[in-house]
Amino acid sequence: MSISLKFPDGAERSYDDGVTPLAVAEGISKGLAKKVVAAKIDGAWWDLTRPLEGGGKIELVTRDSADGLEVLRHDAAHVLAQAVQDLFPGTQVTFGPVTEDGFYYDFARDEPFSTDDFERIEKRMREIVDADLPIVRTVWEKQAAIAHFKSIGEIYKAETIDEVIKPGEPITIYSHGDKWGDLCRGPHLPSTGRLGKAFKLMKLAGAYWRGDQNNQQLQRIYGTAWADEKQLADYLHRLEEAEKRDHRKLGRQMDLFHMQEEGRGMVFWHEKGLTLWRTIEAYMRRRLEAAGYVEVRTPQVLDRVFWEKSGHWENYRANMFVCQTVEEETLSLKPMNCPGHVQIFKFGQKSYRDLPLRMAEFGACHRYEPSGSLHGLMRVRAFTQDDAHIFCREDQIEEEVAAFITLATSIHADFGLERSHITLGTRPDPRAGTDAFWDMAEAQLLNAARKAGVEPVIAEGDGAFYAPKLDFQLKDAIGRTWTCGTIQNDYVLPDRLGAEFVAEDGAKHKPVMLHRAILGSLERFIGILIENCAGAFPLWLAPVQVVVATITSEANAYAEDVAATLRKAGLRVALDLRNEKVGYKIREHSLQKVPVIAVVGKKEAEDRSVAIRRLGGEAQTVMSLASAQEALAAEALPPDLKRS
RNA sequence: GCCGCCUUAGCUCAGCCGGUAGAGCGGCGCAUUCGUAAUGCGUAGGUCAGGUGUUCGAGUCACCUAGGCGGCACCA
Repeated sequence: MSISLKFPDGAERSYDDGVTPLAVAEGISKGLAKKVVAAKIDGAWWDLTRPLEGGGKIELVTRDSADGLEVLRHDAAHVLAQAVQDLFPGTQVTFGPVTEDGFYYDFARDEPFSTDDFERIEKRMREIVDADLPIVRTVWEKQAAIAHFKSIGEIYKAETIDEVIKPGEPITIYSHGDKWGDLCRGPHLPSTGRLGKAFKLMKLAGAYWRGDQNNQQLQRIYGTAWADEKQLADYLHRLEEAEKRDHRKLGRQMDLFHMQEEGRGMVFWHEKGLTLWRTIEAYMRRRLEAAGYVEVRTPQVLDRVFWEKSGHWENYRANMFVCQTVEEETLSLKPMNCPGHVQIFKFGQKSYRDLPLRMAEFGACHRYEPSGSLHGLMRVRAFTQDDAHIFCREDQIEEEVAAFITLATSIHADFGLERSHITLGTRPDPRAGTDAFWDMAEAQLLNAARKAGVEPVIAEGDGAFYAPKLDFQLKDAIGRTWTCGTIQNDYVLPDRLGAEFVAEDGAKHKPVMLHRAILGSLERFIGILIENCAGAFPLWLAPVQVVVATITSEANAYAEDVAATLRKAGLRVALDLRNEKVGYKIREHSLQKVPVIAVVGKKEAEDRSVAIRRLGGEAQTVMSLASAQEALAAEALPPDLKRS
């Protein structure tokens, strides 16, 4: 008997029945046989040493491919688990999947691991690789597998099989040598030696069994694994680079903001950081005004009764900053702006002619976020949303949502953030409203997105509990994605707070409220911007756009003149008259990421020129003060003003 | 909130097996006026996060507390 295999390049060859993918690879080339880690038969994973059970399309997966890395990492997780169990008897294995850059394994053990153990564990892992233990796949019946894992004290594994595997479904166990085995779907390498040694244990963390806070906390060991040592080194280098653009570090170095322990999750904005903030805010005001929004401001603190009416007291109490006055009133800082906006909507009668009413607020909100979730500017307890609520009729929703997508897309692009995709968060559990309501509300957002030329990616169960939502996923300069911008079609809150308008028919109707934000919170957005540009802001955003630096004090008077001239054109200019060498000044302002340094010495003072030097470049361009003023002012214009 | 790690001068960090604290940068002072990423000299600056304990003796060991960091959970 022979089988026929079709290769990705279209070639078709026949082999003896029962041939292994490894033998197929060996038949093609030695190099391939060395690099191959697994196979795919008609798209399904197949172990290298498992005899083929028929022909089909074969793909030999090599260690340097994305699929191949996944196999390596999966094996690394198993080797880690074996090493840990060798060194720490009594430790139970639970679950060890592949992640984006590596893998992790969750262990159950009473004693805590410490990162000091990593060295020993890695050493043991290398020994397992050196031993080149054959990795053997065996097929089990469900009850037998459960009994097996119970007998060796692996209750988590037994539980997983019991609950996850359907009766009758075969179970595969992969073993290293004859001692160690783990329930696994596979595929795995033929032997541990093929893993190589380009792996490293990275960090230790707590993780709940099955991701549920009520379950036992396990110990998770994270690792990374790559095809070769060079890839590993590159990865570690990338991590270092990412660390350099950490907004917390840059925020301190560039004197933008700081935080301190008396105000956890609260930001002290320094002059430069606030300048950045105000530039963004001014830009947003212009964009919103042009898009037909009105701006309002609602109270920071409101009575408990108000939050009871809005439903927040019942549903959101744990996240609210509640305070008590000497007169025994109970009040809360606002965690959201929406109920306040409804009050403005309700003030006086609204007609269908007033709709859609787009009500914006740079709303400062306070939320008591769990201490462990705080993270620099990215997750804070006091933040300002670029919030707005669009009150509209049901038949206006799609048009409004589509217009919002267009607006948000343009704004994100102006900040240099490319969109990866938009997600549609659908009905969660638990939720408010009937299935019919969710069918309709989800369809509205989907249709609106399509109207704007966008096909959303469905994020099952990711909606808010009162409404589905569209979320904008943006990609930054080093490929990370951030959720910035959201819109939700809310039928619940207007109803709950009694918002109404008079329609053409003279009767009162309920408006729909579209909650939406484009940047999210100013704090977080600034954090993202800092990381995206590594602190080197585009000219229009830079807190200090130009530093005028003198070479000699003889040029001081002229330098003051230069600064005044540039400021007159609206530029943010700092003057450096210190008695220091130019090289020193250049270095210092370059490290501060100032985009433009205008150097003036005797020569420039004599002919009223400036020597312009750009951040990151070494070239100097000497030009007249007048033309520098004109060119820089034009260049520093915010993107929306540049277009008009 | 939970798990692990960390906390030494304004910043970045060193400080062995427990013997009473160090560097660079920055600050301040003086000199230097020097043409594109660090001018020289001098000088001040620390309850070693806070607390309790062990010890003849604690930055160093143990425990507690707070904060930070990395995850987990949460994220109307």
